[in-house]
Amino acid sequence: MASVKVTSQDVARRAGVSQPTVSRVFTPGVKVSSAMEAKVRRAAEELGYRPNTLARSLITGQSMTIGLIVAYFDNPFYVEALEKLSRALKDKGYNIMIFMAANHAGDVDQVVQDLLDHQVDGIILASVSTSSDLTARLNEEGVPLILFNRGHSDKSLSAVTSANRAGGAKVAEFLLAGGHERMAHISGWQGASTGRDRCDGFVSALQAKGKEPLAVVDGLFSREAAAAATRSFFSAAETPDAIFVGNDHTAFAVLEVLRGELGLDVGQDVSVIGYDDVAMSAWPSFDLTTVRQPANRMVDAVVAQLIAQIEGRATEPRQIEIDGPLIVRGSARKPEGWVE
Amino acid sequence: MASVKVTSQDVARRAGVSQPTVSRVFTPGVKVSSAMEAKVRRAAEELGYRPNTLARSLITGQSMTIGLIVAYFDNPFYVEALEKLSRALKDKGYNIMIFMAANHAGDVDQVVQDLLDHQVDGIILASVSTSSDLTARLNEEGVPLILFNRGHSDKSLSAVTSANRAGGAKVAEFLLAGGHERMAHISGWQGASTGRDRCDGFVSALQAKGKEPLAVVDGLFSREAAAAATRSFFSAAETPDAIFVGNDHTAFAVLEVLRGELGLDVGQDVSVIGYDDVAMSAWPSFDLTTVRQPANRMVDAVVAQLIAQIEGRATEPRQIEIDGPLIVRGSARKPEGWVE
DNA sequence: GTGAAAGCGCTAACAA
DNA sequence: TTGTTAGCGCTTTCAC
Repeated sequence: MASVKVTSQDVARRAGVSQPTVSRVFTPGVKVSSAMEAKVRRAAEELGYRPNTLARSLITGQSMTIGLIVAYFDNPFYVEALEKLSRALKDKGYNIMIFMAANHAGDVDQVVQDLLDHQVDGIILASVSTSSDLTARLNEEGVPLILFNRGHSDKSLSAVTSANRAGGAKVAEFLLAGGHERMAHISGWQGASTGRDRCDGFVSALQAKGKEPLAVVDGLFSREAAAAATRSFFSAAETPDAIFVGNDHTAFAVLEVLRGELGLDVGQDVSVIGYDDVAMSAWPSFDLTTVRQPANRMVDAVVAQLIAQIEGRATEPRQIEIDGPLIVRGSARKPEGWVE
Repeated sequence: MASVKVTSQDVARRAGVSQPTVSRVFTPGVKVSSAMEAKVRRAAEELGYRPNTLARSLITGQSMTIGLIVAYFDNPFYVEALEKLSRALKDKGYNIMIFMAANHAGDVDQVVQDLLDHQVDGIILASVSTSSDLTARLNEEGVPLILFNRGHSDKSLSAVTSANRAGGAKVAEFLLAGGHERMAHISGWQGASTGRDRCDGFVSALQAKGKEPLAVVDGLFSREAAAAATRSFFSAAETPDAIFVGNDHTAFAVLEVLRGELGLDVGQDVSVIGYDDVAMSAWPSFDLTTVRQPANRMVDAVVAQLIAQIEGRATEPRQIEIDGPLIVRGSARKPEGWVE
C-alpha cells in the first residue's frame, strides 16, 4: 500500500559503497570492478531496486520516449503500423507515448507541445500534418519530427511514404492492360498528399496512354463518401467498368454497394482496386486487388531515420519513398494471359 | 538545431522575480498576485518557456502518465477501446504510454516493470493477465492496476468487463426462442475469463431449458481456429443450425466459411451470433447479430475507477460488470413475431 | 576504479 | 504573497 521507493542511496548504504557507484553499475558502458558490481547487484536485488528513469532523463536530456500522434484508427493500416512501430521502437530501447489528435493543425500543434513538455526525444506524425510555426520550434528545440504516410511540401521535414504516384500509375496500367474502358477514381482525401499523389499517378498514367478517367471524385478516405460516389457513378448514363479507390478501407464500402445494392458481380461486371493491402483485403469477403504499402519496411525506415536524427547521425531530413507491388486478387479483371 | 532549453530560472531573471515565483505561476491552484503573474507570463511568452514535466514529476511523484498494455489489435474491439481510452484519459489530464506485449505472464511482467521505472501513476491491462507476484509488488509500490475486458480470480485486482455470462445466456435464449435445435459454440479462448464466461453463460442457459449444445470447441479467439471448427461441424453427421462465436472478429471468419466454402445462406440455413458489436459487424458484408460490449461505458468505468484509486479516493479494488444488449441483425433467424 | 561534490529543472517548506 | 533554502533521484565532473 504505502509507496516504498527504493533509491540508489538505499542500495549504496546496504552494499557499503558510494551512491554514484550504484549508478555506475546500472549505467551500461561504464566500468565497475566486478567485486563492486556483485555487491551492488546483490543489495539491489534484495531491496528490489530499479533506477528511476525520470531522474535519469532529467540529467541526460534523453527520455528514450517517442511521441506518436495519430488521427484515427478507422483505417486498419494505421493499426498495423502502430503495432509494428511499437515493437520496433521497443527493440531500440524507446517507449511510445501515444496521442490521438483531430486532423487539423491547431489540435496537432497542441499535442506536439504536450509531447515536448514531456521531453520526448522524437515525434512521429501518422496521417496528420502540422503547422510550419511548430516545425520551426521543433528545429529550435532539436527534437526531430517525422511524418508517416504523409508527404509535406516543407523539405525540412522527414517523411516516409510509399511510392504513391507510382502506385497509382500501376493501377492505371493494370486496368488498361485488362481492357477496361471506363475507369473511375474515388480518390483519397485531396487534403492529404497520399490522396493527391495516388490520384495524380493514376490520372497521369491514363493520359500518357491517351485515356481520360471517366470520373474522379474525392472520397475523403470516408466509407460514406465512397459509397455515395459509387451510387452516383451508377446512376449516370455512362457507368464505369473499373473503380480505383483511394484506400482499402473505403474500397470495402464500394464493394458492398456494388455487390449488395447494385447486384453487380465484382471482378466480372466491374473491377475494383484499392490501396494499402491491409490484412482484411485478403479475406474472402473482400478479395481485393490492391497496391501494397509495405508496412514493415515503412516502419523500419521511419524508425531508422528518426533514431539517426535523434542521435545526430543524420542531420539532414529525408523524404523516403518505399515501393510496393500490386497485389492481384479477384476484385479486378485480369489482363489476358496474366501470370502472377 | 541547437537545443535551446528555457528554464524557469531564465524566465525569473527576465521577469525580475525569483525562480519559485515562476513555478507558482505555472502551478494550478497556487496564489500569485496578478502583477507577478502578468510579468511572469509575459517573460515566459517571450522566451517560449514551458515547464519541464519530467522535473515536476520527479518531485511530485506524479507523472500524470498511465501505462497501457495490449496484447494485439487483431480484434478491432481493442482498437476502438484504445481510441476511447486515449481521449478519456487526455480529458482527465493523463497521458498514455503504450506497450504491446505477448500474452504470457513473463512478457507482461517485464513490460509492467518498464512502466514502473517510468513512474506511471497507474496501469491498464487490456486483454492480458499478469502474475500474482507482480500484483503484490504493485500494491507495495502503490501503483494501481486495472484489467480491461478480463476478469481475474484475485479480487485484489480491479477489473472492468461486460456481463459475459449474462451475454452468453442472452444468446442461448434468443436462439431457443428462434426455434433452433442444434446449437454449436466456437468459444473464445478458454485461457481468458471472457472466453470462459461467455461459454458458461451460454451452456448453462441451454441446460436450464433442458438442452445441450451440439458441440463446443475452443476457437482461441483466432480466425483460423474458428474457420477450422466451422468446417469440422459441417463434416459431421449432425450439422448445427446455429453457431455462437466467442467474438465478432472470429465470427467473421465463420461467416466466410459458411457462405463461401459451404454455400450456405446465413440467417436462413444457419444462424450466427458473435460478441462485441464492433463497427464492422454492422457492415452489409457481415450484418452480424451480436452481443454489444458497450466500449464507451467500459472505458468510462476503467478511467473512473483507476483515477479514483490513484487519487486515493477508492482504496478498494472493484470488479465492475457492464451489461450490454443483444443487437439483432440478419445473420440469425429471429423468433416469430420478433419486434425490435 | 571509486568517492566527494555539484547540479539537471523543478516544487515544497519555511521565513520574511 | 514572495524570496530563500532544500532536495526529488539520478549522472557527471573531478580528484584520489
